[in-house]
Amino acid sequence: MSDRLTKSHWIRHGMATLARHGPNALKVAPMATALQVSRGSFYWHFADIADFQAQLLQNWQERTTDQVILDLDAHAAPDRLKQLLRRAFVGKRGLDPAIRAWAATDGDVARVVGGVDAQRIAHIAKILVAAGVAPPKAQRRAGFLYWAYLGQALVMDPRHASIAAAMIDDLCDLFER
Amino acid sequence: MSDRLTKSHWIRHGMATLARHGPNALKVAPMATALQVSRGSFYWHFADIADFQAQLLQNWQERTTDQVILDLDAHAAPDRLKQLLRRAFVGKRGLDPAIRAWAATDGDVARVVGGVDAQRIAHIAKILVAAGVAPPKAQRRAGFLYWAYLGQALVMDPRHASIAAAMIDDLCDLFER
DNA sequence: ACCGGTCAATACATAGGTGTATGGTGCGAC
DNA sequence: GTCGCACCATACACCTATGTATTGACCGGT
Repeated sequence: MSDRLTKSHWIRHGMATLARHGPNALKVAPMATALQVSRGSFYWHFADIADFQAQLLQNWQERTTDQVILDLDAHAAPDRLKQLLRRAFVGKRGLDPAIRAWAATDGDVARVVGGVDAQRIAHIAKILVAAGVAPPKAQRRAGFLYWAYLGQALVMDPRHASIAAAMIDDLCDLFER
Repeated sequence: MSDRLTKSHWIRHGMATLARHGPNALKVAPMATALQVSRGSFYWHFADIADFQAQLLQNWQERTTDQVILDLDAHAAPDRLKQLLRRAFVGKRGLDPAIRAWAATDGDVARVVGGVDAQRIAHIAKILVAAGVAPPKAQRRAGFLYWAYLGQALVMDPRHASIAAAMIDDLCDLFER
């Protein structure tokens, strides 16, 4: 019971290939050879490719929503927006680009991603409201800020893919007024 | 010489399928049946799939850069940013989501898209500078505005995919100061 | 010791996609 | 008219991917 694979091995490797090579690389045979296993292992743990993709997507959804909740409770009131923007705009992009490219051609993925979008936007809006912005205006500005987060994650030119730390402070002043 | 296809027929239909079904639908056989032609026609006009995709991409690049130049000369000085944001945030998304999903898994596409990104950002920065913003600050803000444009084009939740016209004016005031 | 359940390798069958070779059709040039 | 070229259909070989069925190895409980 040492070198046998479990379901979570497959899921983890699926996440890695998704992040590195995009959703088109979620094929059984290449992943099996990468894991030094034959395809028989895959079809033991999963019914078919759709099953695997569904579990992968659910795993991502759970982790990202948990992440949002953690962020929500992480910091005290005053500079929560600044902290959130820092984490959003300086960290690595991670899975978001690949997931979104996946959602562009798969309706089920698009629905799940839409739910995550709504949750994140509501989160930002709550922070803005707590900072004193009027609720309807906060809602619109939260959407705008989230667009910028997504766009930054997906911009292709590396010259424009990062942001100066100083600008985050400017943005906070701009959007919290 | 009436019902024969030309190269541009294939390109146009490639653009349509790219916009509607994503880059994964750029297969020879389905497009041929959709055009009521056999695959022999495709391989007459194009060497292979890579050739077709390259021409498709080049066509998109030329059209979008032409579009930028047209926008640049379209309006007089004072409210150029407002006009640009209106056109960017209310119009249809068109090809941008599909192209970007394509670029996520194809390096050549990513390079071309990166060039288009840089050109568009430079365009926005030029407008901001003309409106009185200091050049380095204008550069950063142009990048941020472009992120928001991209993000809005790619957000999945339709509730947050549109923007109130009033907010565009707010954004202009915010970013031109 | 053996037995059952868990996990994996192998060997098919099938489907879809690519690219090539070859032949066929129609139209304009001469 | 017939010749040649542009355009397309068909048939073939090949590859990759999926999914199933069968068999086999390994480990824990009894």
